[in-house]
Amino acid sequence: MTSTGDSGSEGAGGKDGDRRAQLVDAAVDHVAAHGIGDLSLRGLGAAIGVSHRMLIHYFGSKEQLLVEIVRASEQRQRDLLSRLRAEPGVSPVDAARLLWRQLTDPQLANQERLFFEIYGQALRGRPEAVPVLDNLVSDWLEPLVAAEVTAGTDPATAHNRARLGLATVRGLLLDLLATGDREGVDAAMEEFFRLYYGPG
Amino acid sequence: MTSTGDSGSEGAGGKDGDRRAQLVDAAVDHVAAHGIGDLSLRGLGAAIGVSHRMLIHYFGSKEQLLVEIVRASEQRQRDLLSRLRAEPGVSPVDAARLLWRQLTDPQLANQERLFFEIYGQALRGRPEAVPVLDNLVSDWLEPLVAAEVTAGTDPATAHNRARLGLATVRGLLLDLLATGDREGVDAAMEEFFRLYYGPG
DNA sequence: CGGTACATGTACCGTGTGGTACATGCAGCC
DNA sequence: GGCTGCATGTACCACACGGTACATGTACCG
Repeated sequence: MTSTGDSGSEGAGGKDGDRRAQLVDAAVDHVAAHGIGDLSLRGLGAAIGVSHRMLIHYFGSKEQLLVEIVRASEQRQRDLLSRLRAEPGVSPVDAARLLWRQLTDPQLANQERLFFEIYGQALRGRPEAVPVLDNLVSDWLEPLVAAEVTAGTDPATAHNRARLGLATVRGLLLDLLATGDREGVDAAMEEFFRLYYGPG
Repeated sequence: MTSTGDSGSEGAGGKDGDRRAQLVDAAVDHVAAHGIGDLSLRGLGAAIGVSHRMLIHYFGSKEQLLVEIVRASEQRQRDLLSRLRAEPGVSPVDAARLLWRQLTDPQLANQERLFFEIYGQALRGRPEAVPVLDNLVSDWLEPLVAAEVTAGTDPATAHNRARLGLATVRGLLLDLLATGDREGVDAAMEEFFRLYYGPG
């Protein structure tokens, strides 16, 4: 902080804001593939073609970089959600099936793994991950409750049902990632649909 | 490996097997409180009153120590499960409620957090955690399926129902740990019971 | 051309790590 | 007593890490 002054973090939109965003994007890719646990500035820098000095330059510290990585990867999840909401004219069951199929797309596996890794580290108290805990449930609950209500459920039970559905999806996702048993997990999910939406 | 020879790992039951077990037990306690992520031999040693040299002495390497810690903490989970199965003469719903209440006992929160942290790191590929993935689902599925079958469900759907129940519990546990909203999560669980066992 | 500001690289530093070498204590046994 | 074997501690090593100091480019502006 004495002589050079290193621009550091500067909101968004500066001429090097692009570079920052680009670096963070590459970092999220790398982290989705290799995890957040043993991340080092040197390793990351080498992987995305930049010296570790540059990462410090643009992000100030490893922690701040991690914060942005976590935030960005969260944003990707949210993008997925909003993409799913824009699907009108299908029955709730089919919408849910569609959602489930998208979530279990093998191409997303790395992203899901990262999600649960960050979740775990946040639960353990890793500072740069902790803030996500606030939104981890509520962000998803909100649209799910809305969907339930528009489907005719009364608001009180709609909340419970939404919360239950979210938990079940996450639990079965954990199962799928651990066992890889797509068929078995899908069958369990179908059972849930039967209980949830009634047979048929 | 050249001169001293350091007894290292020796199955079980040697006269220092006790010391090993005692160290691993203390280590699990420490890890349940502080997590597995930033564990260092020095920090752990200081916490449980032993020099980091001793940990190497008894376990050979940090990785092997971690393996035993993970295994032991898994064993604790399994102990909980078997304690729960020895509860005859109660209806399935009430047994499930009992199980749920025990799992959500705040005293167990640290252990649960550790569970999900290890789960997350195993998904990410941390070598000493990966082996748990095999049993993470099947170990619980087996008794749950048995319970379903003795309750009269046909084996095929019993498997699906058990898998679904396990996932739901884990998903709601994740929710609870993240939000701390005991009331809301309990309500969602009650909703699940209603769907699962029928109203009543 | 000169100069100012920024992007990037290289070299370095202090620290904490896992692991090793070696010394010391302490028990049992001849 | 003296020896042998194990438990424990102290001191050390090499290494990788995050972070810093400083130099070098490189573009734009006068």
